[in-house]
Amino acid sequence: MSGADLADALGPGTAALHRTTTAEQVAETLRRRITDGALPPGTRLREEAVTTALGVSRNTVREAFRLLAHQRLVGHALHRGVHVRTVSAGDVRELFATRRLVQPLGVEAALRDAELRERLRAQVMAARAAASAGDWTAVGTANMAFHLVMVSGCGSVHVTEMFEQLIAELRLAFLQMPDERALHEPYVAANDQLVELLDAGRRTAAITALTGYLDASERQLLAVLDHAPPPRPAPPRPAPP
Amino acid sequence: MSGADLADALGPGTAALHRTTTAEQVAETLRRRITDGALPPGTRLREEAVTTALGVSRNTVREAFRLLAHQRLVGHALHRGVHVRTVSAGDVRELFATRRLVQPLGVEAALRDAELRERLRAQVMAARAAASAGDWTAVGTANMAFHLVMVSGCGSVHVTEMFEQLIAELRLAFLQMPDERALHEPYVAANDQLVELLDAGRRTAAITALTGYLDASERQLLAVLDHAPPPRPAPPRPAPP
DNA sequence: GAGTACGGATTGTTGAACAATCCGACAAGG
DNA sequence: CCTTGTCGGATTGTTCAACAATCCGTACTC
Repeated sequence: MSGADLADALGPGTAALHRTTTAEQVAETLRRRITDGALPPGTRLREEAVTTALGVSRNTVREAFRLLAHQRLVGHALHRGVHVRTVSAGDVRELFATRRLVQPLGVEAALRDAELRERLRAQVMAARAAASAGDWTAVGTANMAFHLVMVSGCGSVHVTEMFEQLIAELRLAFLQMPDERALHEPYVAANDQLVELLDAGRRTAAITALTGYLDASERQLLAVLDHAPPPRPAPPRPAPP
Repeated sequence: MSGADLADALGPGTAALHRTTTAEQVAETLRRRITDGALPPGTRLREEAVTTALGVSRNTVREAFRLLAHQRLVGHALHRGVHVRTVSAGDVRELFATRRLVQPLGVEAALRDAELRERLRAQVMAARAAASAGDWTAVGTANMAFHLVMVSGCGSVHVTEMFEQLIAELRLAFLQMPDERALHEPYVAANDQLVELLDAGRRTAAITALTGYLDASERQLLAVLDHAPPPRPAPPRPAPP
């Protein structure tokens, strides 16, 4: 078997077995802790704390911080360290302005591509399953996946990547909300209905429905964030001796 | 004057005076060298070389590399170092697929916003000036700025940032082309004509013109890149003693 | 000529050190 | 009371030196 054939047989992804730097691994664990909610927005991340907690060197932790900052999961201030980002009302407005611009492109793709609509239905099913299990965080994840699948259908890796990042930011906003159920449950049926409109080829109705959902979701977030202005990032210091 | 008033008067941006880490400065100088063409695509960047050339530590250089990798100006392979990215024909197709999706959003914005059209005209003037000076690189820069201004008009920082990165990537592709003049000169008049269509409110004609320009530009790039397959990144080693 | 082992070169990671900066506290002054 | 200046601990920014892991060209074997 030639080398090329072997590579074909193994397929992509096999090559990248453990091919990650430790900095990336550190970033990955921190990312999970953040999206879990274990490290809520505003939490300060001291280099030394992460160093001792994960048993890696400080330089590696700093590289991991860079990676997370690049994904906007943490903010970085010179000589002031990194902290889990808090999403402001203004940020939410930016996020939804972008969604209103970009997501119609996904609608166009879904109108053309039946196989894409099939994958959308799969996400609706996943959301429904999570909802009947009462796992509202999973419902939110499935709902976001629904929109991501739709946007990725437009066939631009750049747009898809941007939207992935946007969703990560949005998830941070979700973490700052009190009632997860009210935040995610309504959109399971909404997404289902959207797929039906897409299947029926009702372009205008689909766009209208989508923007309606976006408006509603934005309102929900702003209702909380506008009345709870930027919480001072004031983590308590250890008591002096 | 109250504290709040003072903050208003100073405004945002004043706080960030010289607040940059040295890693960011290193990244900035490398970025300039790359977009200048001083470091052509494919050039390998050894850590030690940059360390001694710029007089900073290796860790700092590595942080700078991360920043550049994040902007896709350099590629990073594990244990294989960093090299200035070479843009393949496939990459160009991706870039233009995205442009065809996103730039119509900018057209809509320009149709609505007269002040935006004014800024577009300014970019056309700049391109014209550079053209009469024979500075084709500057013409290319102004042309790219034209499109960036248009896209930024749609009011999404996410989309604008994505497009900025896209343009940086496109500039890398330009560096791999032989005839800069043929690459940039035609689009000065084209952009001028596009602004006229926008001023006249001829939406459909503007979109058609824009996509036509995109098609032409993509063809030019692919004509070269398709016939000059990925140059093996094989920088000569220093002769062994 | 295909496959394989060696060795230099480069990157990945660590640990310690020092300078620069931030932050809170405390005192002085209006 | 509020503002202003100063001090000291804590944290970050940066450098340096070292070692392990990996890549790559070369030479060697068959």
